[in-house]
Amino acid sequence: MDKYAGVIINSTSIQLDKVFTYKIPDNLIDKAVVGSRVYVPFGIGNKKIDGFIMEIYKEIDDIKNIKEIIKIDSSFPLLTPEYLTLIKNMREKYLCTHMEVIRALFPAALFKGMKNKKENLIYTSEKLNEKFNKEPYTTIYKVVSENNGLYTKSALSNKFNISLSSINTMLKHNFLTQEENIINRYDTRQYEFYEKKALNSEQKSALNKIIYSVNKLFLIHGVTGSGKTEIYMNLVEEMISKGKESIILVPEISLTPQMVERFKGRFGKDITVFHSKLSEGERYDEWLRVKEGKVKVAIGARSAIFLPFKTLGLIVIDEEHENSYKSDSNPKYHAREIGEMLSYIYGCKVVLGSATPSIETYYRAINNKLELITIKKRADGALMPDTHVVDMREELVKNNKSMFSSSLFESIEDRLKKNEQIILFLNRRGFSTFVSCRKCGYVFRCSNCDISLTYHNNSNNLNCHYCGKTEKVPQICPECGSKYVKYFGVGTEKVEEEVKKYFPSARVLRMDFDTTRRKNSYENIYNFFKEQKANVLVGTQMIAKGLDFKNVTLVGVIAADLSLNIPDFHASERTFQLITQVAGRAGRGKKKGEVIVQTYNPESYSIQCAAENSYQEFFEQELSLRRLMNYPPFSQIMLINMSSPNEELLIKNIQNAAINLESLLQNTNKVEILGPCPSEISKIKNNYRWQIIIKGELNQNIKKEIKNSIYDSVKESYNNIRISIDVNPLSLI
DNA sequence: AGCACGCCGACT
DNA sequence: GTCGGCGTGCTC
Repeated sequence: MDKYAGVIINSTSIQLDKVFTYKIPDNLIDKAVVGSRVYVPFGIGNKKIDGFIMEIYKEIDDIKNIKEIIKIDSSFPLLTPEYLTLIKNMREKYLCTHMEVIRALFPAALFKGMKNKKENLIYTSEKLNEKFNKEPYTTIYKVVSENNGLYTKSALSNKFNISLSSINTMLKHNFLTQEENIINRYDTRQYEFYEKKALNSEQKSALNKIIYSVNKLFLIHGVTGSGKTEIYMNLVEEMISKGKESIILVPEISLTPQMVERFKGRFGKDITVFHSKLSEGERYDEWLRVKEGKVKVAIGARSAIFLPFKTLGLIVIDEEHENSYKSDSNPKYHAREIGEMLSYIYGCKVVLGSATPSIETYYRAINNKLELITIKKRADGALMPDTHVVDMREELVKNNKSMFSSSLFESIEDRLKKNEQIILFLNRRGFSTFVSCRKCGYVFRCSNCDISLTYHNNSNNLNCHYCGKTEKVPQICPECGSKYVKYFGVGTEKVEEEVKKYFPSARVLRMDFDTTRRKNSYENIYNFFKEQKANVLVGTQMIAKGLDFKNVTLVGVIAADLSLNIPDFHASERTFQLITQVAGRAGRGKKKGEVIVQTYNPESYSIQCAAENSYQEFFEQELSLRRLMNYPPFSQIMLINMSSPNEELLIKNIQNAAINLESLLQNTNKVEILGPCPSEISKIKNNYRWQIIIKGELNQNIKKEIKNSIYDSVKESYNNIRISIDVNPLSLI
């Protein structure tokens, strides 16, 4: 009997995201199952293209021009029913194509048919006969027999200064043989054994709740330094004892060397470290180790959530409020949401952890969608730091024009004297944030992007932080020709310089995007500071995450307002999180810490609540504001962004799309359309950007209709306009 | 997306 | 009369 297959083509184009029906040839009927990767002829030229079988049919409606499957790729893992469910759910939720999901689930190497990395090792074989019983053969034979199977041809040649051609001759005559060996690309470095710590009572009770509760989803809301990592490790051990695997997600693997160190030290070779800085080959090898069941724990960034464990028991998402858990390319998923989907599919437990949970997560927790576990004290009895807010307007009145308030200045002096360490936080890199002419007010802007250029002292260049373009520093204003070009605004480079200027004895390190570009530079700076070879660390938000230095007793927030004055409803939340997290770096050892927060908005509730270390207070204030403005979690948001090098065409199309949306949504009174208007950054890399925000009660059906309407509105200019739809965006900019 | 068809102007 | 510009429409 004939059989047919519904196939999804490997193309991310939205127009091709349909099921195409192919006939399964007789010789493949047994092998063709749902989830198989296949090759099919496609289009007028019958180009051979790969795809996946989504359905099998015994009979079909009359389809003209039906073609046959060419072959089945049995080296690609089958899409299991669990994967197929995930693909379906993600496609619906994030309004993307099947293929975009599938590409996110598997390492890219798998699609290209990546092979294991191999080498040929040399062994001795037959004894040398008379003809060859002479130099150089006798020596080579001796060397190889002493190092049987340890080296490749070229390694032998290099290490023992042996001629390659002699080795080849001996191989040809069977005096030597070579055997293939598969090289593992994963990190085999040995880590210091990380001893198990006794849990305190709060940690123990959290652990037991998670293990014995019938619930699947948990939020650990624990102050900074509450020892969440120990709880995670105990949970992983519990899972191992039950024969189950665990995934531990961290925001950015290179920013959490401590966490990785501890897990590697505890779980040794049972662990894989999985993140985007691995090479394609390394990713492939690690993925395969998981697939083959050789791994019990994965620690990794966002994409590690898709690792193919067989009996997944636990997903931990540490610092769940971090934005890096949201993918910025399709599918624009959030690891938290995927965790929940996987929990339904595999029945695994999902544990979110944070000192500053996102408003959305905490709201769900108090509404019993997650079980809330609160830890109020630091694990080893360390005290929470004292925090002071300094009103920088008063400093100006006192004629202090420097970036350090007098109290921060004194505290820095004091810690330097005591040989204690200091962290200074400013969430902006570079030296000066904009350069302007004092005579006519001209501001230097990037010609590709609608953004002011930042002055970098080290390179002595103007730098665009969006497209990376650099320009020479101008001597005169291009507008009016005056020589009064001045630098305004402050970045981390400037902070570093000022510290060196006012405190010549200080040894200063800077940690930001510019100083951590190279592969191990983050770890180097981190270790340098940990070993107390420097006493001041200046940095951007990357120093706010998870760092644990025992000797830091002072944290200075140079300008707390930076993240507050962004036109996005997340601004307060982000400011509160940043200040709380960076303040949490202070006083993690025996000595009590101090935090000084400098601001021009001391009355702002996000700064006040952070200073008082009161999450509850902040949450309630923020929630009532969100309720008032009908922002999430009381509504859902869809951000529709269109971009094009052709501004006129872009505006015409997005306005047309908005008109169609108006008529689509006119009968749904709980949905608002905001825009269209230019995005906050209205041009990036010569592409103009406009956006529409849709806010309200958006069910799955209406979201799908919105998406279809948008693509339909733009279909005539589809080649010239890029469309991006983000469901529940973390930033509206 | 990627390719062919088709209907218009420019040109040996 | 032919060559080639890219708007349009389809892909099992």
